[in-house]
Amino acid sequence: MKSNIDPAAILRKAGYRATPGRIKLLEMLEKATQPLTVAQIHAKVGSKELNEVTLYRALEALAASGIVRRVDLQQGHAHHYELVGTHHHHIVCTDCGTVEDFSDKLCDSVVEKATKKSSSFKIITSHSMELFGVCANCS
Amino acid sequence: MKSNIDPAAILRKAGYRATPGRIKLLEMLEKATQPLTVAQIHAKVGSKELNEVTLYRALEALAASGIVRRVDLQQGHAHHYELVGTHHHHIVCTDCGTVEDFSDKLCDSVVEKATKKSSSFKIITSHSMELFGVCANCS
DNA sequence: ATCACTGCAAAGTCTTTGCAGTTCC
DNA sequence: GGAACTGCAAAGACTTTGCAGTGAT
Repeated sequence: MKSNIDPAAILRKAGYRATPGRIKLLEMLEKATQPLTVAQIHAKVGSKELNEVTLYRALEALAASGIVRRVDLQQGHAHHYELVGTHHHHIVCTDCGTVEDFSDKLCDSVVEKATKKSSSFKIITSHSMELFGVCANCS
Repeated sequence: MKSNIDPAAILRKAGYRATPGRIKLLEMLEKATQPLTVAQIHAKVGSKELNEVTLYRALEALAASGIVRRVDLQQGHAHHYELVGTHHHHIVCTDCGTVEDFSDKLCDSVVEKATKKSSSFKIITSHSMELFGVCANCS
């Protein structure tokens, strides 16, 4: 299965420069099957290819542009990152940390309904939703 | 409006000791209208009444017992805490940080549907859902 | 009396910042 | 050439741990 995205194009479209490190980062995130921490990304890309500090800066920029998303899987304090568009919501095993995706249209209707009810919010730009439970292996 | 909860009873029921600090913490959280960070709680309770380290330990214990919940409002890296039972989900202004509550039964049906679809999760113990947008004041 | 809880100090983890040098457009 | 990006070193923010003393039951 070949790549579905063009990292360099994505970067340039968002006003960034297509540097080797950022391209590798996006290629890596595309292959990832679940959200990864900075440490995990750093280990996978290789510390020589992409410095940790640079990685933080890249993720910050990409998150601000809506290219990647920061998710909180409640595991320790490190945040996890994923490519926007590939995954949506997650079910996390509170024992072993296994992550499973779920994408549900119903979510949108919750957002819509909440927006209508809200007294001071008319526009909702994003939302987070994660489920926590115990997976088959752990129970 | 008088208090609806009995902090000492809650603590003892969960197997903890009803110490002045933890009682003050729960009283404070009950009055809170939105999730608070450790720093905010510490400031409100008073640093002489409750040491910061002790506060971390209390919150950790209470979160493990399901008395308080840790939520990620995506503001910096500090977590926010709230009493379970008083609030459910939040709409957060990405500009000023204002928090509005929303509680929607629809959420439960999303959880239920996702559980049915899941291949390896049969039991979901908890979930998080927060919306992000721009409030009336900021737009 | 016992065991949970507390406070201090210290360390640990995760993330950001300053600055000089490098690279992409 | 110039602005964006990088890497190093250092600092900063947030959280946890060890240990001796205190307090709730």
